[in-house]
Amino acid sequence: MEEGLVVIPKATVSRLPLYLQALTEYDHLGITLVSSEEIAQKLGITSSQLRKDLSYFGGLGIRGAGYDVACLLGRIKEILGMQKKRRLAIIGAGKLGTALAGYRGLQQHGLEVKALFEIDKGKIGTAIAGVPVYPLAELHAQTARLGLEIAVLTVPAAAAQKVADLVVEAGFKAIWNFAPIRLEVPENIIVQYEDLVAGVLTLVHHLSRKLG
Amino acid sequence: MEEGLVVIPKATVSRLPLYLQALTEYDHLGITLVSSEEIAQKLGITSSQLRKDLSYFGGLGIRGAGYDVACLLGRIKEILGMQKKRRLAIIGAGKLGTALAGYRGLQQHGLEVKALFEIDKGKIGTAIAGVPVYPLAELHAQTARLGLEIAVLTVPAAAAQKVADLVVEAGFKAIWNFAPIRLEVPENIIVQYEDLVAGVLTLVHHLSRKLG
DNA sequence: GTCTCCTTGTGATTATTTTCACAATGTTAT
DNA sequence: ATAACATTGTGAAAATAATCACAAGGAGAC
Ligand SMILES: NC(=O)c1ccc[n+]([C@@H]2O[C@H](COP(=O)([O-])OP(=O)(O)OC[C@H]3O[C@@H](n4cnc5c(N)ncnc54)[C@H](O)[C@@H]3O)[C@@H](O)[C@H]2O)c1
Ligand SMILES: NC(=O)c1ccc[n+]([C@@H]2O[C@H](COP(=O)([O-])OP(=O)(O)OC[C@H]3O[C@@H](n4cnc5c(N)ncnc54)[C@H](O)[C@@H]3O)[C@@H](O)[C@H]2O)c1
Repeated sequence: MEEGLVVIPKATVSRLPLYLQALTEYDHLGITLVSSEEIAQKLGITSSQLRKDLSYFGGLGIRGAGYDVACLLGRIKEILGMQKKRRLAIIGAGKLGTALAGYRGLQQHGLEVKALFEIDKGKIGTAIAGVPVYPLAELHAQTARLGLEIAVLTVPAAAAQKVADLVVEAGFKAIWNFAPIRLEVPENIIVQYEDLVAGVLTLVHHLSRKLG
Repeated sequence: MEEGLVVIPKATVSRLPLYLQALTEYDHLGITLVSSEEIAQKLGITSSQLRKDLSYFGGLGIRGAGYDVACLLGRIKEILGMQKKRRLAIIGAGKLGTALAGYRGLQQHGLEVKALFEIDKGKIGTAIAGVPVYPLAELHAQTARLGLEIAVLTVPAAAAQKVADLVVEAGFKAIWNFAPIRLEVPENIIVQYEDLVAGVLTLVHHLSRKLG
């Protein structure tokens, strides 16, 4: 069960944030031991799926008892790469960018919003939720100075590709993209698409299946 | 190939919003015919996957030529249930709720934000992006009056379950939940979880795999 | 310490999804 | 009309994921 040799299924990785969520809640409630059945019930999955997923990371549980919440929480954070803090910049201080800048959930997961970038002169020089707003022209300079790694794209779709090009050039390693458009970037840049419309359309699809 | 008899794979349905995105872009550019290869390239998937997906809905393409953009767009909208307009309410007029209330992407997909609900007296009675803010106590009455179907939950996690209970009681049919918590609701209520933290943690995971 | 009970960890099985490869069938040029 | 060509639609094969069922092992009672 040497990790590194074992290939961890993509489907398993995609569920880790879910497990993190449930375990964080147990932790806050002061619960120190939970069974796979309990977690599974809370999350609406099967307990065998949870156990199988966790088994890829070695024997984390205690047979006959369950899983130690603190221990499992730590291990999942480690696997997700959350030990190291990451610095983000938000490009586009509009409605969504502003909301994200003030979102405490990011900070709580080791993600520090260090800068906002804008082209609107009215916003440049101000601070939003304590985060300074820089002109887009300073992207390159500030990226190096602040050690920025992840760019959050909350600019209009029409500007997104051009901004993505600038972001890549500035030295960012990853993009979290909220604009409803696919980006063309070099292979070595990680892109995570956050398509809120896709989410609600999935819901609409289920709704119309049921009700017409 | 009678639809209704054929079971459409979940994985296929989950990709339809993606196809919608690409086709909408082609449509705006005035392109009327595209090959599976072109679409696939833009989206970073294989052309055979696209063709297989579309094949579940019958012969939509033109052999030797490609797919008619307008025709395919219409069919996908139909399958996703977008012909019928849906009325939404946003519960929690905070940072995220405000951003969503003013998001034009919803309107563009037939989703009408008709109301915001709040407990903060300072916000009640005002309008945000043209949407009136009602007291949470009026949830039941306004749901019936306005014909609300989908509740968007943008309240703090601690309040989310209680609000979900109220939303169910008020007669909503579906919940689009942004609070980082799993909800307990009756079987017949559709819940779509929008976990932004999960998205960015997936990105962080990839990042730390690559860079450590 | 032994016995009973409980829950994990996992090989085997089944289901789902993706990829492959090519026949079918349309377009376009002449 | 016919030939040359392009692209779809789809069975079959391969890969991936989920579920099952139970042996293994640890906890707790006495
Ligand atoms: N508002 C939402 O709730 C929401 C939800 C999902 C997705 N989105 C997407 O997020 C993006 C932003 O949406 P929004 O509602 O916040 O729009 P917005 O108009 O409120 O904000 C966009 C901001 O980007 C700035 N901007 C424009 N071009 C720029 C550039 N080249 N460089 C830097 N800044 C630039 C504008 O000045 C503006 O402040 C859009 O692509 C939208 O589709 C928004
Ligand atoms: N801000 C973001 O970018 C962001 C991103 C992802 C997820 N979220 C989640 O969305 C939710 C809202 O986040 P936010 O940043 O907008 O918080 P916020 O504090 O800005 O807004 C919450 C709003 O809900 C209202 N509220 C509280 N209890 C209520 C109740 N019982 N009924 C109706 N309204 C009530 C508050 O008065 C406030 O206006 C949280 O669960 C958060 O985790 C936020």
